[in-house]
Amino acid sequence: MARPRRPLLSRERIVAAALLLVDAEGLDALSTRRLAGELGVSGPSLYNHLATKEELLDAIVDTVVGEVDISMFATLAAPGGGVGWRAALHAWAHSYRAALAAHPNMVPVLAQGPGHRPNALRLADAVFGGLVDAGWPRGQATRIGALMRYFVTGSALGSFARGFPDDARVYAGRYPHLSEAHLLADHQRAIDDGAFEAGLEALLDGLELRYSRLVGARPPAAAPGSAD
Amino acid sequence: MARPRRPLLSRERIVAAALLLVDAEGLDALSTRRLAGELGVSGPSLYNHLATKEELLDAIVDTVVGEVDISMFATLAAPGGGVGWRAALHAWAHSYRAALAAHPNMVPVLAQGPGHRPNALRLADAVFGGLVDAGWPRGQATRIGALMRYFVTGSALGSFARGFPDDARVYAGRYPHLSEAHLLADHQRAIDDGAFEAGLEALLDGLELRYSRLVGARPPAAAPGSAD
DNA sequence: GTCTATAATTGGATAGAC
DNA sequence: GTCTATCCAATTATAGAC
Repeated sequence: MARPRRPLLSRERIVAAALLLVDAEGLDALSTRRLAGELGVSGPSLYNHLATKEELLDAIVDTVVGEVDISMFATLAAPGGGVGWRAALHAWAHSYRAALAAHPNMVPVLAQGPGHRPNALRLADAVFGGLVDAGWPRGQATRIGALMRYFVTGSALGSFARGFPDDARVYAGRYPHLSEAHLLADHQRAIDDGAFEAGLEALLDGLELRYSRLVGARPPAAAPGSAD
Repeated sequence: MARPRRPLLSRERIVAAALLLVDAEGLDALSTRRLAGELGVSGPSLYNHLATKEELLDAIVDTVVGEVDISMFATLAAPGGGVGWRAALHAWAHSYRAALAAHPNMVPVLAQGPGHRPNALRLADAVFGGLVDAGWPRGQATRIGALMRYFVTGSALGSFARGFPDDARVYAGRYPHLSEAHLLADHQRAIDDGAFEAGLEALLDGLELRYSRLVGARPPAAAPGSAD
């Protein structure tokens, strides 16, 4: 085949296909040949659109980060928005986790930090700026950004429930407290979602305690939660 | 070289060398040929001690997990040990993070769950058992195990501070709130350690709030913390 | 802007000598 | 229990035709 009338490829098509491939088969399955195959072209054609494989990886990562909603941090400076930081962090954490959990194989790459990727830097800028606007000292705002990333990336890296074999014989005798661990996999979604939400609420409660000390207010009356 | 008088290799030597290699150059650098080179033998010799590469990887992972101290969960059932769960989780989290942060390239593998690895299953058994002994309902104990893993693995996956380019020009103009982000890398240890400790304390405060509601006690008076 | 052909490595694993 | 030799498949990337 010679030069087609219209390009068969584009950066966007390539990145989208690469993300699909990584999601389906892992980072190691992302080779130029394999990706080209999925796109119906031959290997070297990709090099007309991307200089190196690393550039491709960067593009995929930043696409994922671009799916995270950061709009909630824009309004925290407004008067009376002083309590908004908690709701903003909560909503952001859920959006962040949803974006990452949709592409778990990308998390180890993404968790290395923003590097020079625009969407990742925009995200960091919005979070830090929002927290400072809300009254957090800069040092604490940095820490909150970091600890939130720790929690969210950790939760998206791998399912807790799916990590346990569903064969009861694995646990019998040897691990007395795990006698029902073989059932975890059957409730993966509920357990992972529940653990994330429980951890997020605990984390935010802890931060709110610090915030109330910071501004010299009474600690908030914690909302009653459901026992389990 | 024929059969040596004494074996040149052993499972332990191989695993130790493999861990060194992964720590120094990443998971992709771990090939049978390369590893054999480090050990001063030729490639196929490894197969006298390990059936497959996957078996090797499993052994490395469980070695790392085996470095985590879980002894603090053994005594939580004792009368009056009812408040010990917080201290136990705190000490465990620090030990857990130290073990993982020493081998960050292994974290994505390890975060997939215990699988059939003995040390990982022992760890899960100890944590869950300890929390139940301390009075947590089983469902909540599961969630706490999960959310702690999220936080610790996330914190060990990659440095927050090192993720930001140290070139101030990256941020100039485009990311107004990150005008000092180029300094983060210079204080990597302090920032990452500080964020981990802050997050851990917030998390434990939040859990203690829930625990106090659970047992019908007054919420704990939070210890005064240092502002920043 | 895609193709074919190919360079130059590298990968995991096996067979059989000693 | 280690060696050499070998298999077969895969990798990133380039050169040059069309």
